[in-house]
Amino acid sequence: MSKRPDKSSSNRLSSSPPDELNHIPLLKILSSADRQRVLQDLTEQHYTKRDVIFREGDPTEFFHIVKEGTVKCVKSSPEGKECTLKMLMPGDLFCCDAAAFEGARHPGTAQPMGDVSILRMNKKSYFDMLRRNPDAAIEVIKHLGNRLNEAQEKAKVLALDRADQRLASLLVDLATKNGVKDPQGIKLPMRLTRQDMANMVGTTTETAIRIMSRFKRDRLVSGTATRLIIRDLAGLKALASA
Amino acid sequence: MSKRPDKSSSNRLSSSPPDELNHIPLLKILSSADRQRVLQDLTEQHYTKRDVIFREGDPTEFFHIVKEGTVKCVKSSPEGKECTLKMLMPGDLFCCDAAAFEGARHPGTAQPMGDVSILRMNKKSYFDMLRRNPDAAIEVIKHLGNRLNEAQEKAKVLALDRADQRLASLLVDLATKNGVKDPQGIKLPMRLTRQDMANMVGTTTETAIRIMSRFKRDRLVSGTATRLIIRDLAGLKALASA
DNA sequence: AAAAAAACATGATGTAAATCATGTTTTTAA
DNA sequence: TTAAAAACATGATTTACATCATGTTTTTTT
Repeated sequence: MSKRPDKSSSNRLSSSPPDELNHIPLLKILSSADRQRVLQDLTEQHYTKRDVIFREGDPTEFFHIVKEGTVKCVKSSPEGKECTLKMLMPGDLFCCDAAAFEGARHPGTAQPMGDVSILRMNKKSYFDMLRRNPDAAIEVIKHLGNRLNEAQEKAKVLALDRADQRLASLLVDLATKNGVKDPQGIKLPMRLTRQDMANMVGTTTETAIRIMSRFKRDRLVSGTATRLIIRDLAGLKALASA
Repeated sequence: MSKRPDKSSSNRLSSSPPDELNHIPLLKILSSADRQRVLQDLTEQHYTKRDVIFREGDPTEFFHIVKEGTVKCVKSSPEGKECTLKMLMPGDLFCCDAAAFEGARHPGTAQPMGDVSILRMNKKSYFDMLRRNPDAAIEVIKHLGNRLNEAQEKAKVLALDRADQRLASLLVDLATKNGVKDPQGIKLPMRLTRQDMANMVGTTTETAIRIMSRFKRDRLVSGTATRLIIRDLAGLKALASA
């Protein structure tokens, strides 16, 4: 399924396998009756690398859940520099808050890293669900709390650490949260260029390349964008907080 | 009242003027019956500059609201460097999320900038309140969403901007959100040293001093820690995004 | 399979900001 | 009110990193 990600196609979810949706913590905690109701309001969208899900400054209309693939949250400066704030993975919620404000606008752009499926729901249905279901609201609070901690940890790293430490932190983070086991070490599950990494740690592509070359020489990592492998997680951790 | 901030004193709130608490958005939306109930569970704490409210790594026990004064959220690195993530002002909630996790620990230290009063409530009472009151939960979601946006905006600024731009952004932010009118311009309502500023924008004290001297020369600001005045907000805004 | 476009690589040079250093002024505490 | 401690100030030196530049390899597209 989902083998047709042409140009942002959308599907009704009403009678899709509920199995797939059990990976999503927020949906798991609903009563099965309420889950049925929620499924009525959710639609599935497909996007490719070239699409944008929404752009910085757009009015907020929907609450979103990543079903499949990776989505990056990006902000850009007037001079055209970009900064990637967060990689969203399956199960992650987004715009669970911005939607809370009347006339709110998206603070950043959401862009797929490849082919992705997104579940979404309009504001009204979303808030109705939260009001019916206090445990769902608390689940969202939990999720937002996590995101806030991550964002603050990221700010700390940006404020205090050198570029190589920031990059090491990033790799440790991605490996820990999203890495999959591999004979050679830990494989990162998304295509990630040096440029992507640079945008995530606030440095230039050239610097990211130089640092990654050093990491490669020191057997901390191997491979490039298409197949990036963490070979020495402990080594990277040591570097990150040294 | 609250003229006795010796060593973290605490008071019952049960029969205190409910007027004072109407500044706090979260409490305002409760039904008056439920507000009474919540007041039973809230206690007021007093702290001074020298105290810490809680320390990074401490287990989370309470949900907090700033009633009076300013509280800073700080993280520190193994080498002793410090980074101030956020200034909390009256009405701000904190630990509205960390408390959500069993065995959670505080991701940062909370420290008063002077004499402060804090309202607090234990985890259980807090979550009971949220479960009884979906609108309160949504208010917390709103608040967390705001905090997340701020944190991400801060990360962006740290990642992309020069030190003088970061400092200008900080001053614009503080002036806009917390500044009070003054014959000379906009006065910042808390004592704020060059060192404090440096910790907030990820630079050194010396650099913050040099930049502030330049801002002073250019008539963008005047005064020092005890009485810091923004004289040309537009000028600072221009610098922040230049 | 060939052409085009990204991604990766590495050197040379410039610069923002850290670090070290020393002195003055202001604030806080005894 | 005087001593001690922060806070503010400014110069000299070093350094991490950006910028510019040019070339190779890999990936994507036609």
